[in-house]
Amino acid sequence: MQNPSDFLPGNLKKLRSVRQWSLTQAAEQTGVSKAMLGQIERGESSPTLATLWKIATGFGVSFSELVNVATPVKDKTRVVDSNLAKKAISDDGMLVSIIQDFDLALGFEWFEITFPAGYERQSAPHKKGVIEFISVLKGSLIMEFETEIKELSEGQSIRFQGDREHGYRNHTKQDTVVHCLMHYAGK
Amino acid sequence: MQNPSDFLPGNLKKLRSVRQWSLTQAAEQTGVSKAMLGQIERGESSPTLATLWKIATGFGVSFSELVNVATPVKDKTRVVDSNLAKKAISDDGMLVSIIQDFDLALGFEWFEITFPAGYERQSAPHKKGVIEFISVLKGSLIMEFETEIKELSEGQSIRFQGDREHGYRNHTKQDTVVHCLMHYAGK
DNA sequence: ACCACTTGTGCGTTATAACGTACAGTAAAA
DNA sequence: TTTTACTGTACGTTATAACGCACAAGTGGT
Repeated sequence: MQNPSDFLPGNLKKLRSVRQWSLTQAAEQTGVSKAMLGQIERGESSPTLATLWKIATGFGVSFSELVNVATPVKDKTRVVDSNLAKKAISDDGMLVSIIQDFDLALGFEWFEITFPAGYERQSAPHKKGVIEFISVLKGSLIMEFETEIKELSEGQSIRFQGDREHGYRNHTKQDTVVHCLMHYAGK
Repeated sequence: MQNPSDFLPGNLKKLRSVRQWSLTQAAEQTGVSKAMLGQIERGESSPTLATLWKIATGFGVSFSELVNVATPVKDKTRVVDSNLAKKAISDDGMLVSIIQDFDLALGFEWFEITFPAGYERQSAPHKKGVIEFISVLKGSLIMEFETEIKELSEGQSIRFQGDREHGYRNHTKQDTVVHCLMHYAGK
């Protein structure tokens, strides 16, 4: 993550400009003095957390919208074809196609995975805080955790902590196709 | 979003405890005085943005990990069955099943949607900054935007700005089933 | 041109963040 | 038991955030 102090001045200026508020109006809405708001916009002062919160709530924006890298103006429309993009990632034949690779703005990555008939796999714990989703598109899948086993059939989805050990098993005679989405805590 | 000042003291204490750092060691790593770190942990002082950044980088965590609601220690494993949970949301017969309703920690909501044969729908723009994914599980779908049209077949996925007008069209004689995921900016 | 009002900046004052240091309490070693 | 080292807190000092107010410049109306 980048230094919030680099973005706060520009973000605040933009938020005020979009609303067409003067410093006086912004001061009224936020309860922070116009002199201070001016200093922040000019990068002449580093406000306290309490003052930042006053500003965020006064403008009706989230905290991160105030201090984070501004979200891009235009997100590109993009199409991905999982039929064309399949690739094997292990010797045992599991196939993975990326629907969305990790994007900081989203905080997740999303795959289509094919587990061949009879396939088994034990997954090491992912990074701390990872939340994982498996949604079964075709076939069925057995999910194994330390203390429980879940059998998922077509149309069923599971959410679980990806930061603990888990296993996948396709005990059937046909391929299982799933969506696998992993969300990383703290983005 | 909730007031970061409510969470910072606990978050900082926890981060330090996990690393088994004394205040002295934390002060060395962050470049912030141990007296100040102690004040922050006890909620006796509201640090400036610059000081918060020093702390975050010293601990090697993201800014949001320092000031946001701490991620839950245990995320519940939960299974959702889209086969059982379908419900009509409009008179024209589109069916929606929730895989994951909006969760602040994730920043998105995720649906399985069935567009019946011949179905058309124009969607008003969602909230500013929304990024939307459509992944076609069964059948095909035509996506219409202001300046372009995309035809998606089974296995294809599209990412686009959900905050602009768009339309869905299933021109075929069979149902189309998709996953629709909407990510909200700024969580 | 003159006047009234608004806007953003600068400045002095007040409040508090941030610091360095001393110290009481605790734990471990001699 | 005594000594040493470490820990977190309190306190006084320094630096700066945050404020209220004055003012120069700009704008719009008469």
